[in-house]
Amino acid sequence: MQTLIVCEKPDAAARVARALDEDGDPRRIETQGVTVYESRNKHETIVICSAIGHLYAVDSKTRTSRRYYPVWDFDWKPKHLIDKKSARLARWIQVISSLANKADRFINACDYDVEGSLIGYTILRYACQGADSKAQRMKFSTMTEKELRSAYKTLAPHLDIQLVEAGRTRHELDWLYGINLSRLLTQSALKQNRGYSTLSTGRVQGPTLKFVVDREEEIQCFTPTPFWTIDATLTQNGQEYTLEYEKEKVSTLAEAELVVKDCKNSILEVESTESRNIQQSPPYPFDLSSLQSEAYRHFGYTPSRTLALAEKLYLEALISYPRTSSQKLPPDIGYSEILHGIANMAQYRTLATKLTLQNSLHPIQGSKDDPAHPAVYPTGESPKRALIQPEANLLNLIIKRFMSAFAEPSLRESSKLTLKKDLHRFFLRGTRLLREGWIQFYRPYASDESQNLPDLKVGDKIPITKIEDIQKFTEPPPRYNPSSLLLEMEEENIGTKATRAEIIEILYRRGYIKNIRIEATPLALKIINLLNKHCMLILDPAFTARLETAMDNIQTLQATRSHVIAETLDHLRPIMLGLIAREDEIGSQLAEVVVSQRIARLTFDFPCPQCGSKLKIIRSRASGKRFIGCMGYEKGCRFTLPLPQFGNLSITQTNCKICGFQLVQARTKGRRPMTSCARCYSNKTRANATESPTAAAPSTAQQATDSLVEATSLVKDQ
DNA sequence: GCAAGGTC
Repeated sequence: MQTLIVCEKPDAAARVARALDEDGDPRRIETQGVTVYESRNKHETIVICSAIGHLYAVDSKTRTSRRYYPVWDFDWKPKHLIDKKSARLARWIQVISSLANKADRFINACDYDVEGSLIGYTILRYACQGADSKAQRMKFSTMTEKELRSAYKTLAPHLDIQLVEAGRTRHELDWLYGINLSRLLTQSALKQNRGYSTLSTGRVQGPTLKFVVDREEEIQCFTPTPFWTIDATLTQNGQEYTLEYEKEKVSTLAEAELVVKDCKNSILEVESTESRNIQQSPPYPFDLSSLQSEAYRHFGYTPSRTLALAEKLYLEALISYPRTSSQKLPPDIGYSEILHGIANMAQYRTLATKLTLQNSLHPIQGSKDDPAHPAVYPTGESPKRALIQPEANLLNLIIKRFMSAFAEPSLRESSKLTLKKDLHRFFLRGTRLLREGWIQFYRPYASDESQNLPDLKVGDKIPITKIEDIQKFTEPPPRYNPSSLLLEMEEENIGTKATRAEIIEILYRRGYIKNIRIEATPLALKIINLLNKHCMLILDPAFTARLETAMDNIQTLQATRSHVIAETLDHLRPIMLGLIAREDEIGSQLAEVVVSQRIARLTFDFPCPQCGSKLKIIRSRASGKRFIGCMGYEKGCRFTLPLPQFGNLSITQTNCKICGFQLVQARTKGRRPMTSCARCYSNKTRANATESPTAAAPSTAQQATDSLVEATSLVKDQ
């Protein structure tokens, strides 16, 4: 009897193997770069293998061309046959298949959720010769040794087929909407014969983009209305205090002027004083999204950058698994051991030691949980190499958040003085920290500002030092940034912790949104407008909620996958037919915006130094090389500048420190973007007169490298 | 060069 256990990821396989091995030391076997484990106990040897997420995915059944639509026939296929980036998954399937040949008992030990059930199911069905029908299910909610052992002892006799069905439905439905609508958008524009541009939408992209477009429209439609504020101060013992007028905003100038007239050069009387103590608990341990928003707040890192950095720290064993939605720190992670580890790092010694000396360690816990992982915490290990600044920043944030979880609440006294002059009232607010508590551990990420109050008691009289009215204007709602957009997605419950940041990146890549303070582009307005007319559902955040209800119904046997897919087709088919009937019109509308946006993207704001016309990026038809040319060419201007010949070019909004010209960024896959100044570079190479300007590559001249480095350092950390 | 969801 040979048992094969399938886990969702290598990390989980290692933990399961350790828990099920009698000595906690399973044999590690590597085949074709794939690691599997053998755990032994008195009765048996168990083989534990791992997926790396989904190894199978939905694809069109027969057609292979991505140009074709609509597509209604789909099938599950190995991922490596669907997309090139998954090529290495072929080895995983091979290794698992050959292990399956030797096994006669199969267990799905993927995360106990819809996706985990499905990942295990597809592997057992397609890579293990139909073992899904006889496989057992191992269920656990945390990966502690104790729970894993007990889950292994109490295996469910069958796979949780309802969860599998719910998962399949989600994948298939998302595929049907996403592939069909995206192909239609892309291909209808392409058929207008004006160059290729990938356009896409889907159940998550649609509503996310609509948030931005709605906000954009609110901003465009916004008309500022005036209001007035009262700016007043008083002085005691040489210190100036800012008074708060009872109305934060005054809506007319007449009223504002009256307040000033009534109170100017007058004496205020203290009417009342109140003060109360506020206890503030430490912040919850980090789940991924709170880590992402905190890192954005303090360091300006986008959510996807934070995830990439955290992933790196995780792979170097400095922090726990970051893709978690848990805000809980279970005891078995070993609080004391971690804190001792942290205390070994010089900069945390004093703080961490304070915690290790406490009688007991009880971290604060948030309400969010995750079936497979605890909150993000430091392992207590010291970095084995010098971390780059962003890594060090993130690790520091995680370590401090972890330490503060064990600390006492802080205690703050908050006071308010009310002063009056006739019918007018003014407030003075003060605050001071009575007990630091967790704040000392979380500095500088927690604010501990104090605000003193003057020494006054009820009945005291004090002259107003200065009072004036100031006109202000209401402001439009703020733009989203990648972090606040991610929070909005989370609030609306669309996407998942692991995909939200990625989907925002896709919106940037498609040319739908731009800048850190996110603006919707004309292309986004056009796409939303079209979808709003033809397929409102794909823009509706409630679509996800409806899908989830359907999935719940499948799990409770009140609905079936085939029923939900049939409904999907009933809705989507006529929509696709309607869109196809008008695809020329739709395509030409899209192509027009795509083209004008492309032109805008290739045009510099910086004018031609010779004739003042606009400069733009041009690709030579003869040589295929690209360069900067002048729009005044027809009028006889021959000004040009050279460009790097490799990578995706974009014109940045950053100007060269030396000459003020707009910097150009070249992105090459898998490499750090190179930003350079075409003008300084050109001046220098021409002075050296070595090569033809258009063929120059950035590394050929030392001077060019110098200006490149300088330019790069300007934008490196954005 | 398409979705969204796992994971590296």
